[in-house]
Amino acid sequence: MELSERKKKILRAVIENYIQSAEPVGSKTIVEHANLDVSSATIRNEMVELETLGLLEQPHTSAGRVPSASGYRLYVNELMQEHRLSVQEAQSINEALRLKIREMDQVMTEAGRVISQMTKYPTFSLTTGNARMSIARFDLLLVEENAFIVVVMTNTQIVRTKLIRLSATLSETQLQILNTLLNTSFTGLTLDALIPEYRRIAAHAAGEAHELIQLVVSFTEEVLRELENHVVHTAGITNLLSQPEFQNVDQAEPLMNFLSDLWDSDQLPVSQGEQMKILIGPENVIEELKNTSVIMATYDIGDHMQGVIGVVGPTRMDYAKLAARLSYFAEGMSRMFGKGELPPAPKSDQS
Amino acid sequence: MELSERKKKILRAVIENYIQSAEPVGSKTIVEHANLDVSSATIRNEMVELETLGLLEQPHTSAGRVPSASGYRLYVNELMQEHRLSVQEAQSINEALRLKIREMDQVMTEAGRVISQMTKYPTFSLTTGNARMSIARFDLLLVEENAFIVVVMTNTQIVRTKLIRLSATLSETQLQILNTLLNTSFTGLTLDALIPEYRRIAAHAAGEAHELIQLVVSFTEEVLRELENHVVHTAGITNLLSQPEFQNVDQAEPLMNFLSDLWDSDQLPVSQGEQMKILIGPENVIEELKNTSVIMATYDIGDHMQGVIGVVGPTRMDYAKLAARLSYFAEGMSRMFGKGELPPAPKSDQS
DNA sequence: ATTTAGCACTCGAGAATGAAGAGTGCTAAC
DNA sequence: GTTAGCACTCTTCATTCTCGAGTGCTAAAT
Repeated sequence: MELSERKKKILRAVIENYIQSAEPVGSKTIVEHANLDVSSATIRNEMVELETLGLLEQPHTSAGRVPSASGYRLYVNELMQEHRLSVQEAQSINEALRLKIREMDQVMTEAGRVISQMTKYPTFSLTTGNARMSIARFDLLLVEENAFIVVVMTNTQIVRTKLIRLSATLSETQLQILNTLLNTSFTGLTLDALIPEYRRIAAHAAGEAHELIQLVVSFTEEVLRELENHVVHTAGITNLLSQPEFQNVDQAEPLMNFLSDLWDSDQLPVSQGEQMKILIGPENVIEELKNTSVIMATYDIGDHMQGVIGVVGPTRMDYAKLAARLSYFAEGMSRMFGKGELPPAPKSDQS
Repeated sequence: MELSERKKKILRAVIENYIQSAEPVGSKTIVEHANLDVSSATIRNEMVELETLGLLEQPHTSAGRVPSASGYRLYVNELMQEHRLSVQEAQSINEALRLKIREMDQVMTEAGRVISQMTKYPTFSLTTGNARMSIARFDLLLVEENAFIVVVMTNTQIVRTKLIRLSATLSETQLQILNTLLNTSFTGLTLDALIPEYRRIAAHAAGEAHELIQLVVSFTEEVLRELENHVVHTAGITNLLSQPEFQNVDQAEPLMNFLSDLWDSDQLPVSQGEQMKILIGPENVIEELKNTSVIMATYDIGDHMQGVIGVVGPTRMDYAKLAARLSYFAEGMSRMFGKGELPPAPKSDQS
């Protein structure tokens, strides 16, 4: 059943008022706010119907109305007007995209901070879908006769290093041989392929080399695993406390703990394919999020990876504004790191 | 003036009770708890005197007594009994010290997490006094004809990398020359000396090399600056919410925000030289911490650096237990990373 | 000179009460 | 279909009251 134009207008007015005030909205407020030329009594009649449709709720008889989860859902799907970013907002996001870019990882972390600061909600960010991440190259650097640095670079040009110390000593030549071996045997391999290949090689290797290879490979495995595990970054968790719905510590604590302990995307209902996903209240599967809404934007990084950035807040969120900010950021990211030539060219401007 | 033995016993009983219960302690409770063979009336008389001495306080007439800041101070200085760690606690800390050790940085971060989890208080950790940190070596690795990786290692064996992209192309030979130049000219330099030396070199360099050197040097500067800036890590901030004194959001919020935004040790009264420092309530200079206590332990890292780890909580904290945990950790760190041969040998066990 | 029992007193926490006000639902008239 | 009017409901806030814990003081006991 399609809602009448007036009902829609009323629903929208209720939601937009409630987003601002965080307090139940009464019929009188609607009359003033939405420019409908009817009396409050008429609004009341309409509101009763909206309530029976499950779009509005009454906290108790004789309080104003509050949007229900499906009310928000309808608003998000149909009623929401696109929000235009202010110049300032766009600039902040641009800064985050440009500044401090050493690795993609950092852009994401930085972006989380900026967006969280802008919105006053906690943000999370992660990469996903990079099951096909592989090793592009190894470099081994001799530091002392019994210590060397491994530099591992992935096909997505993320670089990780580790200092490895040995009980035995090591010559430059030995290290070079090892280096060549690693680069010929292990480059291009994904996490799945890494260990079998290691086993194959190990069978042939002499005792000493064996140990060395093992050390490097296990570090490599660790790196790939870390990157594949979609490490989740969060920012601005304490912002929750400034929201009226979390003035009560009992409400805020479980959610804040949940967010602090986020580390794996398995804990988040990350969307596959959709560019923008909004989960309202009980639509969330995760217990801790059932009283909150989650808005997240997905963007491409190269051909096989995706990034996700999202915010968590009370169901009473300014969906329009948040969606605009997130998608602006996501578009920027897609432009910079998007499909095609992978990786992008993070201009190494000196900061 | 020296306190009578009995007064000391009473003071300690009040404090230890209050640490546990978070509620004002009455004379009757003391009679039961401390085994003094006197009546509650006597205790009351004594408590009046302790109050005039400023060691106890009364929230209001006819409530129990609460320790004052100087009461805690006296307790910490004289009355506190050394706390022995449980085997389990010692093990957790040992794990943190052993596990996941790639760089010292990570040990600290990990330690913060563990201790915060153990104590249910927020922790912070940072390094300090490393003004003499210098560059030990550079390595440049050609990735493509217009991109290379800089690997910078400090004298404390912290490694940082950056991928640098160029508009111009670059040959392996060119890179090697640059590499040699960097290593001969810039190794051993501290932050102060870096830029002057760069200026000196730059004057002589040809146009193209000039730009390259500049890119690497500015990255190096960034690294040194980051490390010298004593970046502060925090963990477990949300733990505050489980403490009764922070059940009220108004109390918790400013402190949590302060802790989240910690990034520079200038904001913390880091002790120089002292191994263990306890700041009780108003002893803190920082406004946000005036209602809290800070306990921190310092340990040596090599010859010129120190690490600090601390916890923040209500003045009602189990100082004995916390101090024990922190100093146990600090001792472990000193043993691993302490003075003398720098850096230590983080055994690169495969995890 | 200390210690103790006894008792009146103080003060906060929490329950009970009541008035004010916001907002509704219903009815009857437009 | 819309509106004015009005009784009704329910929360909020302030006020009041009671209860009990814990004190401080005094006078007696050691």
